[in-house]
Amino acid sequence: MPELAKAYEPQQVEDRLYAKWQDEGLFKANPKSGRPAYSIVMPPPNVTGKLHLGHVLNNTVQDILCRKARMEGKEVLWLPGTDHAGLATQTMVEKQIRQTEKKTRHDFTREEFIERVWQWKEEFGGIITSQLRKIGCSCDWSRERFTMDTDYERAVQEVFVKLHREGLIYRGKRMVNWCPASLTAISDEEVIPQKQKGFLYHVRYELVETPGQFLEVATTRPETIMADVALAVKPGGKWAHLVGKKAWRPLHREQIPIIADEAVEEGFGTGVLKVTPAHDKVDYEIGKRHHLPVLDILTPNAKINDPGDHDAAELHGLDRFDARKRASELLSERGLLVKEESYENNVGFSERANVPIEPRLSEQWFLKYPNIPEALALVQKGHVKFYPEHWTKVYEHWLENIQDWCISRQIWWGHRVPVWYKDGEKEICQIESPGPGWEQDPDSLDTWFSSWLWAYETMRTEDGTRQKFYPTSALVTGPDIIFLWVARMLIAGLHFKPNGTKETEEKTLAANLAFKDVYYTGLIRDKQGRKMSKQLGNSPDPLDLIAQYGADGLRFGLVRIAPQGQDIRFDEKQIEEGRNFCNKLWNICRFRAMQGEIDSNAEPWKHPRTIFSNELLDRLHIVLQGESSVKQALDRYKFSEAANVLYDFVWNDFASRFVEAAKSDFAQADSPTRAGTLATFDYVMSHVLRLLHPFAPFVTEELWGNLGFSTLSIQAALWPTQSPRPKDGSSRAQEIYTSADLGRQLRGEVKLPSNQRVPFYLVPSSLITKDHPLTDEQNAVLAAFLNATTIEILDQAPANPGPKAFTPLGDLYLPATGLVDPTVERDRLTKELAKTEKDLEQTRRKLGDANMLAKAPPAKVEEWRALEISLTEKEKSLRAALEKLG
RNA sequence: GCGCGGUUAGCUCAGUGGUAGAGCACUACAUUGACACUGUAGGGGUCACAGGUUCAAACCCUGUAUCGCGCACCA
Repeated sequence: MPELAKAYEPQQVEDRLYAKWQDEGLFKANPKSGRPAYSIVMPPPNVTGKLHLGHVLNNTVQDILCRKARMEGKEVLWLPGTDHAGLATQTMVEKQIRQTEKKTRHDFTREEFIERVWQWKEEFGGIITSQLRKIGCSCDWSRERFTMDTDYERAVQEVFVKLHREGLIYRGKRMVNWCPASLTAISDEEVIPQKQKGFLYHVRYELVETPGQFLEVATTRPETIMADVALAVKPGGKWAHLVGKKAWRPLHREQIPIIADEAVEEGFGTGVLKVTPAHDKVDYEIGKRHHLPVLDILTPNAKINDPGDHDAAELHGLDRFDARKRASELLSERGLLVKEESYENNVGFSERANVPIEPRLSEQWFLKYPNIPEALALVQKGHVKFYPEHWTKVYEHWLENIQDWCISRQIWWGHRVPVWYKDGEKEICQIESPGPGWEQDPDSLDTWFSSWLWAYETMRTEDGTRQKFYPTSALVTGPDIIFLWVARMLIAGLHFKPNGTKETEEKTLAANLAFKDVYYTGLIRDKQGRKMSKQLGNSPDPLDLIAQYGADGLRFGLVRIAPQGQDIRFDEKQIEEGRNFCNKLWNICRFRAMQGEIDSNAEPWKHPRTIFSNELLDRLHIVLQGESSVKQALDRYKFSEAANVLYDFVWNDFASRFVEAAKSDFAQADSPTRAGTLATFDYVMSHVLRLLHPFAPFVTEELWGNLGFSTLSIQAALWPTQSPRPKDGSSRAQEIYTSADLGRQLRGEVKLPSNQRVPFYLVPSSLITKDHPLTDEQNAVLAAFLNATTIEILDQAPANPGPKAFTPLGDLYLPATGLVDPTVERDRLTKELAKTEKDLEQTRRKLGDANMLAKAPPAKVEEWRALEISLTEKEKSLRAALEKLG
């Protein structure tokens, strides 16, 4: 057996083991396998992305699920890949070209530019997947997919053609969210509302029929006044008498009608609304209702486009925000600005470019979502389960208020819209060019229009992968993409039925669910609770953390603080704890290795055992099968709970108690229980390593091999689900542990230095019957825990008793003389007496309440009675001791 | 405005009706043959607030405050 290093050194282990796993093909999924399938598709990270803590958490959770499933004997497919991230990638490559060659995308042909993006992807696109390997992800890299793979691209276009044929995809001129920085439309889901400080400008519009009279309008956007085509007031409201009259538009002066429309709220602003159909969604609707013209005065990059010789001509060509300022100055100069009021409102920002979006009328492709009622029913009927469950409300709300999806983007990098035009009128939707003279639509598709096929399109192979592994078992993702991805993947499964139709509706559904369980991770925030972002620089690089604490430390630390459905406040201390835990585990095993060969098939049941072995086996049973077992926790996707159960078991039950007790046994070569203790040690260690493997794959694999449990990977070992409970009870072990705690407290309270070894005296309580006195072995263990020279068993209290602890075993005394300062001792006793009296009072109050006695369960009442007796006894004894001290 | 989630020790958080918990941080002691990435002990809490249900409430109900998130509105 190789000698283990004094501390676990992850750097020596991780890369070597990962390479070995890869070489042995342990992560490869075999669709021909007879084992039950378990599958997860990885939410594809952005190909331009770099690993951040969110990825670490998300992928660690997936890895836990997959490694556990493998150990349960399932055939596991964890399918990795990356997303072409149309706009983000295009922007990044454009930036690079601008910096290195001082060129823009328009200096290239579309084909040339796309070629450059591919070059970039070949060079840098593998960064994030190599980083995922560093954290130990057990995905099947031989099946890695990219949303721009040839097959995948074709599938996306096929889907477009199909939906077009079904009339669900259509082209239309509509108000869309326009990003003036990226020069493309984006979907509603990619618009992030943000609070903006600005002004509400109160502007006077002169009435045409009654010069000198004005109508006051409040607006946040005076730069769009030139596009006003009407003023609207509330029907039947206080301005109703003006309906049908006209007002002078104050910039680019012209007459515009005054109309009445229900959209106007009298309580807001001045109760008069300027109607600018080209630049506001509500106004556009009003315009349609009243057959008003649409005057567009903004260029695609949001500069004023209102040329010609008019009174606001100087605004032409200005950026929208400069124009806003200048417009207000112009109005002010003309005496038409009543006031500028400070104002905060919500403005939609483009998620990608982080600039305010412009509502803009443009020709775009839209998808009318199919299968909405079915998608709702999926979740409501429990075919798909969300963890935590409360996200179902969000899902339902979105589906119930769903709008058509704007799927076209004015970008080059992505899946091109498979529609062809000729002579400006003929239009054909098909993948290949219909022939000479036909031109393809220049738009590309929203990246999410490709990712919504991810769950099954990635499994399109000849070898039966999809039949074996689709529907997938679980999806692990963030709640921020419930709409963008989760809901749409479910809809895609429902509509395209990738696994075909079966004889019944129920079976068709079951075969075509994208996934059965969805686990939403929390968002990782910094110590102050802020979102992590590049701008703030508050996001630690996971690779730095791995270098410092090891991948297992990072994984375990993160999972342990990530309760289901809660955001996580990240603190590096927590990763340190993860590392420390790995080291603890390492050292337990190291200690065991020092005691001789390990029996990989140890059966503690065959040997005589100490009560301490039994106690540990009992605790293991609870960890495996109890109400708060690892299994219970993982079945409910409570990863942090499972990690904490293991943490507690390993650190406290195993290391602090069992190992310490075992030392007494190992100290004597001819101990009758030595073999049993070793077997218990090996047996529990084997279980612990296996249980921890999904959480901390490297250290467990390394120990598994080094200790000689098997020459095979620990991943080939069985996931433990049960372990018998020792028949002979272990209450004595608990009594000793508790007594040891109390005795140590006593030592602390009288300020004995922890290295000072002293004798103790024990007067066993009557409950420790004469039939079960403390054995020599038990005595030795207790003495070791207490750092006692001896524990002398007495029939009655010593004539001159020292400080005393009340323990389950009886009264435990320190020697009376020499050790303790009487003042310190008096303080200690007084304090303990006060606490005892308080507890006693509380208990007596309960027992004195007839109502309570009558209605509480008898078992509880018994507990209280027993408590009262022992507290009374303790109180009496404390008083006596105090009296003696004088 | 609607919905969701939170408010428990200095910090991060467990805790689904029966004497308030863990880790970290802090303090003291300890370098004893697994581990200083350690061990032992200690101090530290009106469980946000107010009502209600109950024999009994951190926990269940109602309301309030406050923080965060989402949706809608956004002249």
